[in-house]
Amino acid sequence: MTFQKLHTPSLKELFVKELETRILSGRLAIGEKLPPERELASSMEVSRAVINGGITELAQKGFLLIKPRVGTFVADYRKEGTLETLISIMNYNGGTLKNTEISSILEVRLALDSLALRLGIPKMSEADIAELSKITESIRQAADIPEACRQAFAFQHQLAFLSGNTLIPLIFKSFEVPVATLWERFCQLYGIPALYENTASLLKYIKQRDTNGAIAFLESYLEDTISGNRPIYYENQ
Amino acid sequence: MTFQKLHTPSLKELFVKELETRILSGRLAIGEKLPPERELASSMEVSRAVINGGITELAQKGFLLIKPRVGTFVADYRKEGTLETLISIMNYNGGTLKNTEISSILEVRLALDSLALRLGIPKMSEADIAELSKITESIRQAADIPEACRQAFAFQHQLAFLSGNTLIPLIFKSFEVPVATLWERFCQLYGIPALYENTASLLKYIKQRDTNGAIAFLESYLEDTISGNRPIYYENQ
DNA sequence: TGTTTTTTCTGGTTATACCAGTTTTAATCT
DNA sequence: AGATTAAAACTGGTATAACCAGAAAAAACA
Repeated sequence: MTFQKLHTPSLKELFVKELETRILSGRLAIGEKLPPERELASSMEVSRAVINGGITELAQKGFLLIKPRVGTFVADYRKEGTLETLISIMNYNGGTLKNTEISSILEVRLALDSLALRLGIPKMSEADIAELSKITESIRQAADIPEACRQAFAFQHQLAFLSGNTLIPLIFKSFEVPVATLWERFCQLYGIPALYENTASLLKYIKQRDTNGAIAFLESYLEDTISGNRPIYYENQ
Repeated sequence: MTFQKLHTPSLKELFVKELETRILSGRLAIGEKLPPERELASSMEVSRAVINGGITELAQKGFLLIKPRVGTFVADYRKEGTLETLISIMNYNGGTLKNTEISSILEVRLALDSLALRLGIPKMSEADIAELSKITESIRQAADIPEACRQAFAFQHQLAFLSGNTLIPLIFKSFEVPVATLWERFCQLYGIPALYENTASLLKYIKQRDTNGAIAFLESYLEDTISGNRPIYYENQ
């Protein structure tokens, strides 16, 4: 069991979390006007700078709408929300994802990974493939689950990068946190070797420049994961 | 011709833009350490609050990495970047997109819209379709190009929402700005009626519950747009 | 030379004050 | 009394100065 460094939250982080909780739980209704910064600062006993910074951050995340010299209002995060919002929602639920969200992530991942494979496989150089092999090996040698998940993400990110499509890596990066959570769950259920095996299988298809095979493999593998079945590829070891 | 309200940039916005420009142009190299906040504040003749707020915002965008009590460093936005970063890059290029980015957006849009159609068409209610029809009509009646693009985005967003996949609408929302830019370009080239015709055609397939037809239409339509050909559907009016 | 202590530097936070639009209230005029 | 106008209150944006505590570098010490 590994432990990561304890992180003392800053006042701003505490404030942001407090407001996120209130908004996501509905205690702060959508459209409602927040108390003025000065009032929040005095009642929560922090400086106005903390409140101002926190409100700015929450506005960026799509939770608040700042109207200068008028007031700050709770935004409709269901309509204005971005991927940042998803991460906040996840944190609100104690770092867990609901089944609908798990399915959603896997569906999107399948669609985008397929696209990355279709675009990338024909144009990959031997050096590119060697890089992917190196990352795959890192998964096998990972000391703990978080490290293995980091490497699995690196593989996916590199694959997205090699597609030549400039958007796919950005999208994956945008929801790195939820995806990493999924992989941690996967590893806790099936172990790191299963994660390695799946990645290695995919790499095999890539090496053979077998685009359709790679996509078909990804489909069956992810669909098994969606439906909750144990991936069969683990037994092939 | 419509004019929108002039917006006086705040000092923080000016600072953020200045640093984004320096980073994207390469004048601030990746990994480089920024001067301390106090120094930046005095040399740029603004308060430390402006610098602190701007740096926080840039860190959220993936341009900077703040190490408390150590310093602030230029992050590798090509690896750490999110969709927020893309918007900044676009603004840096004067609101335009390079051809590679246009292709990237259309490819991703095709992949995700196809997924949304495949998931959504079987489960849509008549009320859902009526809502889509209403938005389509709004495109036709739009007074100017920005309004038409807003409605086109609303159509896509609603379609993503109706898929039942909770992630797709968030992704689209995340890169609303670049996509809107693309549509503006489309409308300037082919006019609002072409945008309406395309949307109406897609809606027709949806009404007929013809998933494969809808996807096939989307493919040909977007691929024509990728390759730069004039969409043929305009002539079908 | 290697360790310990001290100093310096850094972002985080506090406190107070002023600015300039916005909104509300009060005063003024018809 | 009702409409118009002027003053006041309110709000987020910004400026300034100061202190805190952790990290890094320098100095002192063994």
